[in-house]
Amino acid sequence: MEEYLSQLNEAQLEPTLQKDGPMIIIAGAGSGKTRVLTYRIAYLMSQGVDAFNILSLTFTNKAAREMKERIAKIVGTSEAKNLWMGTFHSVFAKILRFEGHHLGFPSNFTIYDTQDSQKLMGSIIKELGLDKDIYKTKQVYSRISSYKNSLITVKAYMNNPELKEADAMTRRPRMGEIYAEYVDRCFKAGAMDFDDLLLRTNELLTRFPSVLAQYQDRFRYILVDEYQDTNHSQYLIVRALADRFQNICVVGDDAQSIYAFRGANINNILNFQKDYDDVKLFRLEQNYRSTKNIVGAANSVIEHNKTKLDKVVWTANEEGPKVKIHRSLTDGDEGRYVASTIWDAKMQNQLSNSEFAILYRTNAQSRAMEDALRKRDIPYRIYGGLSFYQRKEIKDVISYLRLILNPADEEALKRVINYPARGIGQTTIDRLVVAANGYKRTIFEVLKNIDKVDININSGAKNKLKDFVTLIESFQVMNQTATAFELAEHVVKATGLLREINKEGTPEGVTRLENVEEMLNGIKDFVEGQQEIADTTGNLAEFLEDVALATDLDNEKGDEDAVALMTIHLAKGLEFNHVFVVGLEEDLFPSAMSMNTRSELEEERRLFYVALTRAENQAYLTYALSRYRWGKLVDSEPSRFIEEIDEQFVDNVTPKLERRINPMLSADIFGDVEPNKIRYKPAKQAVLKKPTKSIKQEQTKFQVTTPKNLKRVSATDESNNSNLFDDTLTVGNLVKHIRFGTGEVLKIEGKGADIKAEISFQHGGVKKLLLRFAKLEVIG
DNA sequence: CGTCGTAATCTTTTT
DNA sequence: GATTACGACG
Repeated sequence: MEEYLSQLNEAQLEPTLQKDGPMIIIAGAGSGKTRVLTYRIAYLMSQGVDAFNILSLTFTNKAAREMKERIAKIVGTSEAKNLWMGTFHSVFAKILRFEGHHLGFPSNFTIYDTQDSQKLMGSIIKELGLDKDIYKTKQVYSRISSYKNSLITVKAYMNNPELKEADAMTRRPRMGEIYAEYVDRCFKAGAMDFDDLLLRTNELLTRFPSVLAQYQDRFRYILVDEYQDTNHSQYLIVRALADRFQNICVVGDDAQSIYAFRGANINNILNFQKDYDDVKLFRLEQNYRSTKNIVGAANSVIEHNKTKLDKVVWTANEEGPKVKIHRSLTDGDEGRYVASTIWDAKMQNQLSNSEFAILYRTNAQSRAMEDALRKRDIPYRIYGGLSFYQRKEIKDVISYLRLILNPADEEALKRVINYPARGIGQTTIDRLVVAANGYKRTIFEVLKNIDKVDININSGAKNKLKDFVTLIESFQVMNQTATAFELAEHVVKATGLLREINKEGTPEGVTRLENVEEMLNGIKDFVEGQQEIADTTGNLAEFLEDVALATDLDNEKGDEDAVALMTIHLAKGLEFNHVFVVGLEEDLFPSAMSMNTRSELEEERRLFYVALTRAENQAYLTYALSRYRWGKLVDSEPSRFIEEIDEQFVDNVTPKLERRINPMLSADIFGDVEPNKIRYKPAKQAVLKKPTKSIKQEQTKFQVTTPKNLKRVSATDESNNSNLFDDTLTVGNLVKHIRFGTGEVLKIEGKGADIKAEISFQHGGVKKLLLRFAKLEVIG
């Protein structure tokens, strides 16, 4: 152990050796936080802590795997095996397999991915007879997802007039019905979506104190990486579990918080010291990754953010080359510049392909890069985007496997009941859904009793349905004895799925056939891999869980030497010798969707900070003057982030271009205006640009619920500017409300996030409004 | 009931 | 530019 600890500097050693009590490590980019986490776990074990009692939550499963391997090298494989390590989602999915029965879920519950959830919501919207142009499935999905991440259950929603009003204001008054039906259908299908894995864990720990006690007792040491990106649901789980022993160590960097869009709450890290007594604070500020020029450039950009902790990231590394900025005419030219630069740099510096990364804001940008790299014969690999398991032919196979394991799985059933075509049409399926809802049974149960139920289906179709049931049941029998691989191999043949794909005879068909083959090989590898580990059996259930929660990063083929292409979000935690950040243009990066509030813009800036700090030696920033978007060539102008970098760190490869003067896009529209005007300024800007943007459905923040057995924490929501607003609204103010018109403020009560105002409106009488939800304009 | 062609909508970011 | 939704036709 000593030998390993000698690899740490003093700042890293201190938190590593801090064994007990709550602690927070504020770790700047490239400061070696993974190393600290790894050695800290090894150290705990060397001090006699049982691996069984350590829970370590990481941001990707890949990170967990790598840490585990490194720990195994220090303490031995058999010891490290008992560590609980993984993402929130995968760790709590495992726990829910054991404990889900308390909540009425089978242990083999299905995990719905985004596609499944959205399809289900789509059909619910249709069943309820709602206008799909108003109730857009994607928006409904993200709305419900945010409720769940804020722990707003259906019941809580129904009891919350503010929320209902917010939805009514966006012309979706029946959101609650959709939400209720969705939850109900998931439950009946024995399915949990991604958010449920956290929400249901919270439900489990709150409703069943004995279960909570069991896991509190088990996880005596808890470590959470990337704490700045935890959402409220995750926050509560950690708090509940750590409550007994308070041996909680969180690591993070507020400057790298980039997941607010999926509910991450930066206040979790900002307020950590208030949550526990005697919190030890450690800072890791020395960057070991990047050159002085890169660190300097990144620091000068992040300076523009107002919401941040005090932290000075510095480096003792060499100066290095300056950050290169390059302008091109089109996105195609941009790609060619990147490809030729990689080519040259490889030759000059003897670098391998895998030392290069191309990072972009949106997945769609990968195409131009791919084309250019392919022309130069530079091997590359795209991460993210449509992952392997999302492809149609793969999802089809998986759906069969899911259905075998959990016949209640409605989405899987609907997907495969007529693929390959068996003459079971849409009308038949619709009638089945109606019947299943009527009988309060699953579709599969209705199918099994198709002769007994009251349903308008002709006998020909009924026979086809019976055949389908027989087919699935034969698979279920086989699953009793066969391995997952044998079963999957049989399924693709027996269902005619292989034949169906073979029939196409197109090049795409060949690719899809190869994909299915690769999938089968994957199952084989998995089964063999699992069989080596004694306490797992390599069965179908484990494989499906792995698939549902695997990210593209997890399927790393270690042996290939290729340039990495990915979104900046996916690049978090990674590092590369040379990094290209492409598409640095207004409306793309920062994204056009993120310029309505300062907090959104600041998140974009943090994203840019993350991108820059991925580079060890050389960073390139590129932009194009026009680019294909939605199939059309669109003019663009350089991103404000380029200007924000201090000149001394920059080398303009192409002559610098002045940004066109556009007051609407000027860098500090959120700057030093009077506080009470802040919330309107962006809205007006949006109205002028595109009227549709003024309706900001996604912006409404939720009242956050805290279980009574936990300490109440400050829920002040910086991102909503409510604190600015609260100070300015006083009794006697005249205000304007979007629905109630003008009114006079009678009373102000409450604190922080719960601050309320009693207002007498000309139309609508006296109302009590939560200020963070009510969109009020002060007019006098 | 199934298939093929056209129309509409789409783009943030992910577990 | 690509995927999906829907309508006409076999």
